[in-house]
Amino acid sequence: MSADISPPDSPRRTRRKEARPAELLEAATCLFVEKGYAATRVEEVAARANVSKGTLFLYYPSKEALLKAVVRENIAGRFVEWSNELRDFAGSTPDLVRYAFAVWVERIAHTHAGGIYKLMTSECCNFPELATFYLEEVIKPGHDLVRRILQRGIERGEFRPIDVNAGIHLIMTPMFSYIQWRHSMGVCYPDSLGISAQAYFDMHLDNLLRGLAAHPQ
Amino acid sequence: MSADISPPDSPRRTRRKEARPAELLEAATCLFVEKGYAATRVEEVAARANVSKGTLFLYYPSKEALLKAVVRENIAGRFVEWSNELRDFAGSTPDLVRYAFAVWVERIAHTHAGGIYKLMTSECCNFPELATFYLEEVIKPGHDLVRRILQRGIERGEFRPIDVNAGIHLIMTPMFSYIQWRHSMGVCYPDSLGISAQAYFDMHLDNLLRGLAAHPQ
Amino acid sequence: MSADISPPDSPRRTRRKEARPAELLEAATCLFVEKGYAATRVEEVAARANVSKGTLFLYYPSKEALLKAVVRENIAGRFVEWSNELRDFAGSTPDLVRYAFAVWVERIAHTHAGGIYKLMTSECCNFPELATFYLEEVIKPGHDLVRRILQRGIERGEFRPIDVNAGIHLIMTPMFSYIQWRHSMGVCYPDSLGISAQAYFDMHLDNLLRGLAAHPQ
Amino acid sequence: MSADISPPDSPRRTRRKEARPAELLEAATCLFVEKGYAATRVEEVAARANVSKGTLFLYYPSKEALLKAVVRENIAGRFVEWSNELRDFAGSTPDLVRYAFAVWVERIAHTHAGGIYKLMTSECCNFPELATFYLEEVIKPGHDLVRRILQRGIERGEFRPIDVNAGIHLIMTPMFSYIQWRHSMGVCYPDSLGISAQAYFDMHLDNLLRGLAAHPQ
DNA sequence: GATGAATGAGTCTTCATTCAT
DNA sequence: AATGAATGAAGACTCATTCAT
Repeated sequence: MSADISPPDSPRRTRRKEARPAELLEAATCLFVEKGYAATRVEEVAARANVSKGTLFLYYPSKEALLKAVVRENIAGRFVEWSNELRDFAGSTPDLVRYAFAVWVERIAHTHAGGIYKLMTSECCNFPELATFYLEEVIKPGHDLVRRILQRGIERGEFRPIDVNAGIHLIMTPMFSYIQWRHSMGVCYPDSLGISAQAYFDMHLDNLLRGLAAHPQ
Repeated sequence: MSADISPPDSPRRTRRKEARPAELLEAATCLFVEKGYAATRVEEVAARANVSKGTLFLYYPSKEALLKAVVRENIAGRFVEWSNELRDFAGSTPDLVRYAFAVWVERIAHTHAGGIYKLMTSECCNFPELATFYLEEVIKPGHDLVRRILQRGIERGEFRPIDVNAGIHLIMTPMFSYIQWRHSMGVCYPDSLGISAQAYFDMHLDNLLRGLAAHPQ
Repeated sequence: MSADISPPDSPRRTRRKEARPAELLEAATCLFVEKGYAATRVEEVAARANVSKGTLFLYYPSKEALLKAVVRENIAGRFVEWSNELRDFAGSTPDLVRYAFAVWVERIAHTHAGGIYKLMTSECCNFPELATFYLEEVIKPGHDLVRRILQRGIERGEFRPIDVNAGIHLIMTPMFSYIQWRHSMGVCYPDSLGISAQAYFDMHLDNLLRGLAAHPQ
Repeated sequence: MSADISPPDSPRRTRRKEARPAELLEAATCLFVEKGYAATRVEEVAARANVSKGTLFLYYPSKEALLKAVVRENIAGRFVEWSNELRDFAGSTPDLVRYAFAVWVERIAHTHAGGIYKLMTSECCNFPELATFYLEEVIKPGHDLVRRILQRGIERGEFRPIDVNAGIHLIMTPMFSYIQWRHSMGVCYPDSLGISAQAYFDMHLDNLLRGLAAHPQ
């Protein structure tokens, strides 16, 4: 097992072995998001990861374990990083909100993380552990981040005083709604939003910030 | 109740027979929304409707047909009625928006119609006909309605001039987002919204109308 | 469900339904005994019972449940009946032993009950519940019965005084050994005993009773 | 131990290599006896022998070949040796029988050979070659040995004249029965014999020899 | 019309066996 | 020689659908 007994595994073989879990996760994420957990066959996941059915079970002991891994792995704790970005942000709070939206669109809405959110809303009733995990690891940290943004705006006199716990949803709602559309109707009818994603977010941002403004012009 | 005791087509039997499709639909709606299409067994649907598995297939030729019927039947064209309500509304457009939200919460969010929306977002990738149908029969009429509200506000000088096709989403987003939460995380963690549904909608309405106001105070 | 609502199930259908469990048990007993539990496929059991794979699972929830049912059902508590026979036996104790052997060969060794014994010895390490059940329900009652026979013989002065708990095995051993042979080597090589079953038991009985006799001639 | 430190064919390596088959056989014997052939995974066998799954197949081409080897190897023809012991035995035939039992308990019942017998009875229906082999190589030589003991006793006037082909079983039965118990119920319930192994064999020997005695006292 | 027993295609999962390293 | 990653055929079990009654 140790390097001085057997030669190191051949690079290629080893690289594959180490890459497998991520490849399987990638495949599973796409399929679970697209077709739902129940409608996805493990064989499809394996095929998409270019391995056989049996190989999948070498890395994940069951389909359910795969689902949990999908949710768990795609949530690499980004919140610490974002929290630091937020703390260091120098501009106005409206600009911070605009920046946050831009970052979020880029890093969540248009990556797997968005699909995971869709997956979680679809499957959390059948797998309550998923709900618990997602709530603690994603939703709550996310809310905390947004709450701090709102508080910053209020403290600096940029935003009118509001109940920040309610205000959180002003920010979150456009994001979540977009993701849901993107992974449902948007798959079948990419134009069904009626406008571009850019226009969608611009409109929301604009109106949101007007509504929040302490001193409307 | 056996055939040799009561006359054929006894009222009760007839009533049962005519009620079957609706009872099955009701049962299927709840289960499809709660567990997803794939994870729901037709036998469960039948049991919840108090009929046998075989009977279900007398009324719906397949599970997929049942799904389609669930979506179709729960969308009794309410839009004509709402359109009339809108035309006849006498108050200010902000009040109309508030009224629309109230009506919508009552008639959609807290009825099966909301569940159907959740169901559609979950399953429309697997059943594209569902997406087509829903888009044409629900989304587009809904957008039309909302568009007219916005146009009314702009024409009457109550709302600032905006791209109404984008503005539609300002109204829709809080609604859809609430429904998604209610049928996913909200099932497992009813307090995870952090605030009451009332506060959720009040906050959204308030900020939305502030942002839209032609003459901010 | 009750007779006055629906007509009684058609006789043929009902008869099948009621017969299924026994037919499946019969099939499973033969196959489990012959091939072992693990090597027997449920589909084989179903085929031998002239039903499809799915039908088996309507009656037994799993292969393991089927195994347990096989053991459980084939042990209809015959011990009470035998106990009464023993109590009422009028002849000498040697004759009683001879009678017991004859009864046992007929009712156990040459019926499924013998196969169940073989099955239990093969599988009890993998299914400890089986061992527990068999020990309590079969072995112990069987030992009790044999113990009483020995005590009768000793009390009546027909058998020399021995430790009856050890003596039990004098009686049991030829029986169990015969069953093991019959369901293993005897299947492949029916002549490998070298003598007839009759001769086998006669020899054992004769020597056994000679050895036990209080007054050897 | 790596190749670049010790010379090729280092003694230890060689010794390991030569020991492999025996180690695998030892592991396989234990597991096959304990769990049955079908329920034992080759990976378990390999693990117990401290080699990898692949290595097992270097020494035995298939699981079935391993089974056959297990039976074959554990039966190192001991019969010639025993036959000589028998020929040279100087005491009375009852003493010879007592001696044979003692030897047998020590060398068969309490070694792997006993497990092999249990294994053969469990699997011989699925692997008829096993039955053939065992019958020829073990059962028949064993019967010959026992037959000669009985003949010795009869010829010397110590035993009453009996059909020796039937009489063989008088000797064999207690042995085989004990093994079966030891590897089935005895594993789960070590006290279920009710008495010690010593008492079990003493009782059998005593009664057996009483029954066989030419001149009962 | 209603039933529910029966079916068998389909799915997850296991494991003997192979083979590149 | 040894490894263990990979395979895929096979098996337990599910469930939408059929159909005799």
